[in-house]
Amino acid sequence: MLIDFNAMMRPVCFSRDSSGEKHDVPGICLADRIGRLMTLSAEESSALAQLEDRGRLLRRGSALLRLNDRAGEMFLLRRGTAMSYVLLRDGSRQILRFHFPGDILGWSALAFRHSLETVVATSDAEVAPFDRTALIGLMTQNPRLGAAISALAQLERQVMSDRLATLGRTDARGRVAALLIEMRDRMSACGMANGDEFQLGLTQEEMGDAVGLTAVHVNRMLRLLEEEQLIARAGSRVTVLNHGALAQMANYVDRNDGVDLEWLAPAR
Amino acid sequence: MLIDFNAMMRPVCFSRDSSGEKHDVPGICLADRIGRLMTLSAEESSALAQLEDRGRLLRRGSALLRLNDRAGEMFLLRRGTAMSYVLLRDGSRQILRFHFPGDILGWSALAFRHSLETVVATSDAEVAPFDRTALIGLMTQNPRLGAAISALAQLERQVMSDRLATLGRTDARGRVAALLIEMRDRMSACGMANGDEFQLGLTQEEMGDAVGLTAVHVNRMLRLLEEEQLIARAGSRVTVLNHGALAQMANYVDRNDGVDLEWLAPAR
DNA sequence: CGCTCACTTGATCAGATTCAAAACAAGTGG
DNA sequence: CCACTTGTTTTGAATCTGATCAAGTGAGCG
Repeated sequence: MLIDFNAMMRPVCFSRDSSGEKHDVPGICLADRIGRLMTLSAEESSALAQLEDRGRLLRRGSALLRLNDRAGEMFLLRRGTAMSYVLLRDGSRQILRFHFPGDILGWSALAFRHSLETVVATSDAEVAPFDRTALIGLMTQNPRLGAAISALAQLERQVMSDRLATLGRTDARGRVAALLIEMRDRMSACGMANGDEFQLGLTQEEMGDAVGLTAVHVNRMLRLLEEEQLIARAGSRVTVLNHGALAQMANYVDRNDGVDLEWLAPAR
Repeated sequence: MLIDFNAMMRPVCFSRDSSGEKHDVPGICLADRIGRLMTLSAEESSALAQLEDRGRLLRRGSALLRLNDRAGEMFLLRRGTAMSYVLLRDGSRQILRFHFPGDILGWSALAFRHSLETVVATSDAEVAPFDRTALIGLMTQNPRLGAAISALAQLERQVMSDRLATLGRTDARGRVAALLIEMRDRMSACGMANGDEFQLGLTQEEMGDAVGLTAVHVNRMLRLLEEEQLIARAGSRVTVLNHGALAQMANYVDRNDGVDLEWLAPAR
């Protein structure tokens, strides 16, 4: 996709935070996310909760962070989905990562003066903003959490490594397959999938920008996978019919069962 | 490149550690590396030095970490170069990262039971091995260093993000150009380049495995760049003649001047 | 000297892009 | 409720980039 740089200048639109609102999907907090990886003490949970004292609602398409924003602000994604991308000089876009509830947004600017990526919500979403100094403070106060959060960042990095291998060494069909499996697995992990069926909240153009293909070719590959009975599509919902075959052609490896934080000191 | 899985079974060859040996190039320690980013107190420097009490020499081609090794061992690369790669199911290889003196190797296994990558020395090298628990211990004892090390990991991640964008959205010529500039800049940063001239210690096959091309096509792109007077080659040494044009076609952005760790609390 | 490994070059082929146009869906305002 | 707009998906045809296959060159080494 080619980007119109003028469009980047329009103001960021945030929905107003209406704290009394009710939601059908409960938000996920950072303690939930980390708690899935290791046992947390009560103090640790409450320390994590302090990062999330504020909340903010976003509409689909609104930006949380933009290229060259002053670095410092970070977010915990509590509900909904988001993505990070960069714009290249020639105007093309590369989507780097998709974010799901429990993910920390804004990591990438940790060591820089300005943000190097743009992060936008790909659905209506709820985030908890905090400052990076608060995060570092937390990690300082509570080193075991610090290690856990570092490990969390490492998991994110692994997703990127895998995508790198996909882009470098897999053909178009395999890349689309890889994207579908990744999305299913990650949605499944946070309760957003219904078995093998899920709502892939992406346009084909976005899919292409994630895996390095044109939207036209993504379309062809989707219909090919459908024709081969590996997936089924109904509107914007996708069902994975043959996980094994998809994983094979995508060179996909599920990383979740290899995760291990047990070696960190046990909770006191 | 297609990998022969049998060949993976041959034993790892480590050179013997001869601690009395002399080297023309001085090793770089972690304190040097971090010290370039922020001011370190004497205590911090000595804490970092403790990670490196042991040293080990490696010959070109020997493996430091291999896929599925039990996770835990990490290394500081003090002298020489290395690379990390993954092997896909179909036997193809994707090189994920190149390592230079001052880099920490083995980050990727931080959150996993087993290593997900293979790390190999691409030249004779010297490393300091340590255990990940020692690293976490250090970060716990010395939170400011912990933040710095996290930031360092973030810098590495940025290199991968950039490569991802290169693979997804740049043509073959641009990818080769990107690789050359990246190598020059990183070598330059650790004193391994002579101005715009440097020894690219990679075969064309390795270059291809890094940027998702065949060795044959890498060759053609190199000669094209040479013909266009953007680079010059003499044996295995490369000279960048037109940095601007290369950066343009590679969509390259130098990240170094954006690095900022000043926001971390100052040294006590 | 003969081996191996990396590099080089040409010819052919397949996969992905590009360009163009049409079908479709959802939303807007009259 | 319909006409209109906008954005997404679908399909076809032509083109081009990079892969594949094959063969030859050259340097270093036992």
